[in-house]
Amino acid sequence: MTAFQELSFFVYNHIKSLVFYINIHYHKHNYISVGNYHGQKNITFNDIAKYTGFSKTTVSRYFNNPDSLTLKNQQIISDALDKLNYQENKVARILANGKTEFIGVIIPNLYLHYYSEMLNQILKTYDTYGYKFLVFTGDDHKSTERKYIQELLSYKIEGMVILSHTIPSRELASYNLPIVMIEREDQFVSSVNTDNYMGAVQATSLLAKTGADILIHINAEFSPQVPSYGRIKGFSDICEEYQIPHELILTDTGRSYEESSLILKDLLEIVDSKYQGKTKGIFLPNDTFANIMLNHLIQKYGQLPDDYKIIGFDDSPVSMSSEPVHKIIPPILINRKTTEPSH
Amino acid sequence: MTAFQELSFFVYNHIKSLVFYINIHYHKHNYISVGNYHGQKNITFNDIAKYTGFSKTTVSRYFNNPDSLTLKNQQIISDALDKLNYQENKVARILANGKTEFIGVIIPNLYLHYYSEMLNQILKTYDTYGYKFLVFTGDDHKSTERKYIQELLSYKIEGMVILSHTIPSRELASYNLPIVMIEREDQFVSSVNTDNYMGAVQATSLLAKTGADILIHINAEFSPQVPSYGRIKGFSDICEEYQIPHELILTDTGRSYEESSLILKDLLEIVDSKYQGKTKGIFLPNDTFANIMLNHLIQKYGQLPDDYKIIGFDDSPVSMSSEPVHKIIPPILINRKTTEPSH
DNA sequence: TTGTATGCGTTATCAA
DNA sequence: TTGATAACGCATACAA
Repeated sequence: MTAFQELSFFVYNHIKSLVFYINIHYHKHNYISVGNYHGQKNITFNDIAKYTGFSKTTVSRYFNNPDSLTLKNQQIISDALDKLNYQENKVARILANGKTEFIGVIIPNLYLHYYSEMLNQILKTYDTYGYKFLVFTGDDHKSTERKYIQELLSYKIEGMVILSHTIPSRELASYNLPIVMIEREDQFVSSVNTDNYMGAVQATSLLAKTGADILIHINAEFSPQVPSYGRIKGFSDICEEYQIPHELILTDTGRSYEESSLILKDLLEIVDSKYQGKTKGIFLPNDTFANIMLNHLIQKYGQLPDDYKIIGFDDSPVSMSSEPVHKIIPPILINRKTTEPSH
Repeated sequence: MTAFQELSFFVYNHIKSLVFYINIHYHKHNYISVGNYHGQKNITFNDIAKYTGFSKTTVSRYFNNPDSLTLKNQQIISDALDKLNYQENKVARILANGKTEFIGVIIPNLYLHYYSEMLNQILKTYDTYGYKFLVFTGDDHKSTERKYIQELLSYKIEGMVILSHTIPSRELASYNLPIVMIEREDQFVSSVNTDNYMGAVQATSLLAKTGADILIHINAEFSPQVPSYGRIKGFSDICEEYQIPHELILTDTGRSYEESSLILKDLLEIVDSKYQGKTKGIFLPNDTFANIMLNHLIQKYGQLPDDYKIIGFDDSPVSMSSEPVHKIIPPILINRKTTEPSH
């Protein structure tokens, strides 16, 4: 076990004890009221109302429509809130007005830099729009991801962002919630994608220009509906059009950094011995993988050998900026479904 | 703008339109009731009760204490739930029983692989413990992170996991919530850390053994209370003990991959010209940075030059596995505060 | 500008 | 084993 795995392990376990702690000290002692942690009475609008002599309604208005109060009364309530140390309770507010401000996110993993950066972008929108995100990392199993969705629905989310593959868009659309898919099969929902085909065409052309004798594209298998399929097709089309010797390696690419790294290492060995003496141009499906492949090459040869040309995709920041690893800048495609949920 | 930034931009914007969509079609048409999206009436326990002839209480019991119902009646209710397509509402449940099953997370960023992997570990605990995580990426400003915490508290979270630096542990402890800090100042709360000092000792010793003429440690400035300070101290102590020429570069290390990359590039130039002809051993504060530095070196020299020895830290999977970048395996330290919130 | 009464959907209490 | 009723904390329609 590496130190990192060990630390992860302890983090996992510490959250486990956090959870036990919560269960024992928070729930079991009959501190029932929401937020009423170890007996500190929750201050509610009722308390503020009693304290100030106003009604609950007026206190509520202080928050939702302050202009309807006189400045003086606003001050009185404001002071009371401070004095009694009022803590707002959005759970009660949700139940009353229906606005959870929750958006659900299902993302396959966080080890591919592409995904963690996307999640970063998603979370960042909070500062502008105030929506909170309930995030689940998918595990590629339909049944568990359906469970995640049920859980999300039970929290009355107002929309979903899906970066996971497993659930077909038709099913997602049936939930009648606003949905955005990112780089996924998107027949029945809105989506934002890069133009995978054009990107692959660029990548393949670039590799060809480096004078590689054989072009290789490594990727997972995708159905033609998935945008990522465009990468495979773009590669094949260009190779065939210009009659470039090529090989398509479609295989399981792993579910963790370690797995992917091992798989790519094996593939490198195969390619290395199969195409000895030839200049090999390898088109990896993302920049994390390009980076891994580069690491393997450096580890094996002490430096990047001349007979290898590597190219990634996403252009995510983690990608190598060294010459042999080119940047691909595919166009962005927006697909906004106008079919709003039926009434 | 790179393609990746462009895609990020569009993701950001699409979420923006998702939000507008929600606002227009969900809220403005007076679909007030929680989950009552475009007029589909929400099925509640009341409906199930009426349909089956039982009371709400019995329906509730079907979920929380099914054994108290006869098998036959369980079946009747189960059928009714199916038939009416009941959707559970955890918001109402929270208000009634106080258990949100929410844990708040504040994490500085997701571009350092260290953080995204930690978040991954945190999210993974859902399958075992069922806690949902409300995640905020910190921005290094006390005031905004305090706002995040207020928001979290208003959702009645049951605990917090903090990976951010800004808020002192004394303040966090004052919220009287179960809290876990990861690699942060932890005087008043529980935490899990690696032994930064021992790790730095290992790293420095390894670098020294490679025969480097000058050892360099690049890091941000930390106060001695922060665990990360141990890395700086460990480096200095070893260098001084064995009288190894060394330089400590403490500087702002950036808030994004691009920023960090530029900063490290500049530092490389400085080091490169300052120590020409000498073998330079560089100890970077994490593996992402080690990776970046390696990229810069390869970009500059076409390969990794012999007079550079690079070492990272965390041992996160993204680290280079090539020889010059060694792995550091620091011990893990657990700090479990037994001071439970006072009654 | 403020108050009264009711509802949101569930769980808890007490009684039957 | 089941039911009636009162919370939970806030928002809103309507009245004043």
